[in-house]
Amino acid sequence: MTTTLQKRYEPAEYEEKWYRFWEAHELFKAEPKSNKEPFCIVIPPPNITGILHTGHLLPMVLQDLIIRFKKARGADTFWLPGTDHAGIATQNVVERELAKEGLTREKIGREEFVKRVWEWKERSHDGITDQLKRLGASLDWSRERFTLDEGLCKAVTKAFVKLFDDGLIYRGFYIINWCPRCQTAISDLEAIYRPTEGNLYHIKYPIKDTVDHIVVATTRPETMLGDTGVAIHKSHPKADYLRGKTIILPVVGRELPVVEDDAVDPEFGTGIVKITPAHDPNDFEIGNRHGLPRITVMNKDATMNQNAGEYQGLERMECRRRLVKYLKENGLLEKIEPHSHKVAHCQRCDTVIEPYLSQQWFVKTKPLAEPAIAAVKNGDVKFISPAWENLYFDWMENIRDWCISRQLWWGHRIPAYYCQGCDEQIVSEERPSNCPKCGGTEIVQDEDVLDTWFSSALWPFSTLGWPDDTEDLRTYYPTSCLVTAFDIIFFWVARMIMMGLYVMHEVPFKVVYFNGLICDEKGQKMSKSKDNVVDARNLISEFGTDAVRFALAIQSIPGRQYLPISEGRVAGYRNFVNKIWNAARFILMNTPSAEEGNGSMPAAGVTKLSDLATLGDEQRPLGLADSWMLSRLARLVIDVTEDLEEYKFYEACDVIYQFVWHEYCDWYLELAKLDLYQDDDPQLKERCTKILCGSLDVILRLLHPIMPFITEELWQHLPRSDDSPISIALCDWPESDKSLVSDDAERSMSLVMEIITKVRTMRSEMNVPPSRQAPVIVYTANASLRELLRDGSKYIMSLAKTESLTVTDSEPERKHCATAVGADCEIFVPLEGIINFELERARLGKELKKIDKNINADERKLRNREFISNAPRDIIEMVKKRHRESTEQRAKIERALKFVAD
RNA sequence: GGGCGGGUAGCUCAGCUGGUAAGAGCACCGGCCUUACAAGCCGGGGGUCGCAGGUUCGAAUCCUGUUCCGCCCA
Repeated sequence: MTTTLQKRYEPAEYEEKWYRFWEAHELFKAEPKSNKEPFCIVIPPPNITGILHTGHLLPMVLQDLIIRFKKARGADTFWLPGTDHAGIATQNVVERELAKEGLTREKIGREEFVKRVWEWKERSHDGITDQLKRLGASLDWSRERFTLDEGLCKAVTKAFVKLFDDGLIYRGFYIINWCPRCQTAISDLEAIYRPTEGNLYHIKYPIKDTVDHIVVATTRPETMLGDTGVAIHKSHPKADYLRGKTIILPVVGRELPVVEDDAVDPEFGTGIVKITPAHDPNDFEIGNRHGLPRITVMNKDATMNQNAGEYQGLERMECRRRLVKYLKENGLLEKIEPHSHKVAHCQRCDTVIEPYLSQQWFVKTKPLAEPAIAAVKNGDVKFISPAWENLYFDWMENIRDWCISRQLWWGHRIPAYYCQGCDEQIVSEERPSNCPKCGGTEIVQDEDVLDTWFSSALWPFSTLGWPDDTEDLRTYYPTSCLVTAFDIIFFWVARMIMMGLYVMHEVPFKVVYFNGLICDEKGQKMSKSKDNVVDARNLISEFGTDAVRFALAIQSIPGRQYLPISEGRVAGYRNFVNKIWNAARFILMNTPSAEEGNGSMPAAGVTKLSDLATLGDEQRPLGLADSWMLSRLARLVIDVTEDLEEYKFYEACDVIYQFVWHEYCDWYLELAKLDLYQDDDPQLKERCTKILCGSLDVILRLLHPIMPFITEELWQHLPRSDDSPISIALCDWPESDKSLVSDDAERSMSLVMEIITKVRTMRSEMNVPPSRQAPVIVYTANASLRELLRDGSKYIMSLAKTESLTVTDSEPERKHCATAVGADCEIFVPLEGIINFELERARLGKELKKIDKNINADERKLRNREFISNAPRDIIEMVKKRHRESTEQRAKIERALKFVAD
């Protein structure tokens, strides 16, 4: 006995040590030159805005689990790390930092500002890296990328120019979503529609040369200053009357033509709408159809501009108030109705979005979407769960052009140049020295940067070296799998598929696993405003990485949208981790050390399950407990392997948890003590030790992808040979074989277990103190059962705490006995002086009631002629057999009851 | 307004291609410091599977309706 581990597993003492060890030995390095099958995952690059919270951790844990599993299965695994510059988000964060110093980005200028963001990026990046390492992430750090590093900038430029040359990128004046706070355009996806209580203002517009007027309804009265027309549906009762008339725009006095357009909803408001082409996307379209002028009345910061006349300089809401006051005072306001509607807000800063006419760059998405839809339809990209496919198809089939220019300073500068001499626009990878049209040399680059998601869309190949033809790109593209949250299916997943197909002519990944979002224990999404963010670092510090990883993995069910995480839950799995620790502690305490000569012990990492099964021979076959455990373990390996291959993380974790705790620890280790704690038979003892070591090795290897740290620490204590790898992370996945599964051993063991449990229950319910041994008599007419119980008697006596076990086929004296009825047997515990007849009657009565219910249900079935004629034969046989057995058991219970009747 | 997902034990969730007496974790109740583990051990209680119909010999599982909750899109 040499290895004595501490009584408790203290994660902090081992985690850092082992990560450093893995790094030092470069265990996570991709080997494109190996002949192994490549398996590559690119990380969803964390934003360098800050640190990772628990929500970010989930996909990381699952990726690491997959990578470690695939590596053990023999693949050349490559998990590619990296971070995302996150344009608008990071710019906001750094601007807030500047504000603390009383600065703005305008004050310090673009160059200085970008320098500041890079500084921020370095700090944030280091924090994120630390977190991933604490998580145990088996990333190949030698291949780390950043969306703004040189290679990726080249990729972005190249892709942009290619798209432009193919006519898939264009620049033009359109209504876009404008955030007045961020002072940039944002895409449709970044505009979040939220129910808002507003008003519907009914405003009177005079009809020229009449005393009459029309009434238009609007939720944004301030935009009326930019009205250039009035529209009506041709079916509207007033359509004929208004045709050809001219409307006078109040306040401004502008003359507005009346146009007829099918897009006008005759049911909404008054059925007559004002048209403001520069401030509303629908009006923009209608304006285009009827050639109405576009008048912008706001500045970029949502204050009114010179076109707003006397309202110039006012903020839009203030303008609204003043304007409404004016209209009211001049009898131009018919009424104000409360009106709840959806108003777009900026995803980043929550400011109300202003539909704004401006010149922007767009990607023409339809041609890109078509092959991307096909790729999912035909299975080139597989979604897990497939439930997400509908969402993807819905969006892709109705996709709209993508506004990709951002009026920000942090990001990829758009590779478009303008000749100051002739206004020529040049899109090219290199900055042109002369204007190709006029030869002028005064050329300026577009000030804007690209939407962050543009570079993200290229991530699966830009990180591998594209546009260069690299070994990594050739080896690992298409990547094997992507793990990400379902909420960025449009932002990211769909765009990667589009760009992958467009640029590489191949899908970017073959499988997308959509993980759920982490929420708090009450099911609320984590958010800073709700103050329910569970900080991953605290969780890990308190419970250890392995427990956190297990808690996340066991809640991962494909298709599930939210995963509640709570400290209590993680604490539960911390206990499981500790249980494993102690099981190993027990085994190691009973294993000879290297000095004591443990060379004959199974070698860590290379022992096969089948080697353990063959430790039994003719003279000395394996004990029932050993055969049972090996059978269960063989089955476990098969199940876990299958589950992980199919991304069924919950099932894999659950089945391991059940086996390790409730079979291996609760039963097998207790049973093994019988062989271990005896000194009469050293060979038996040694064999037991071998089985314990070997089975522990297999279990640790199964657990390693989920719990890398504790498994490494424990595994390193196991006896090893020269063939043993230096780390459990390099071990092959345990081999199983259906032939190792023994239904016989499992059936026999479950009979023994049933009897043990029944005796324990009787003792407990009869209040027999655990310290008190009691004799047990098993009465059965079944000869093979008697034989089995004689073999298994040591198990029963030990685990059920009996002083003697009598197995008999003649009915024993049952006076003063507590009775239990098992399958094909009766179990008696003589309790003279202890037995409480009332308790016993109640106990048996309860059993009787339960069994009666079952018998009745079966009898109903068996009496039903249609059941007999329609149900499959095996089902009928099963019910018949069950009914027969239940009836026999019932008789035995009744008989037992007679003996305790007063 | 359109679409999707879901209501199963006190809580969080499995099970859902119909059939082997409804499962797990946590929580709960009773008893134990039994030398791997009190972050533990042993035993126990707890669900008319949202509601109403239907199909079927048989429904948590399939169909229809209904209600509640969540999400996505407009």
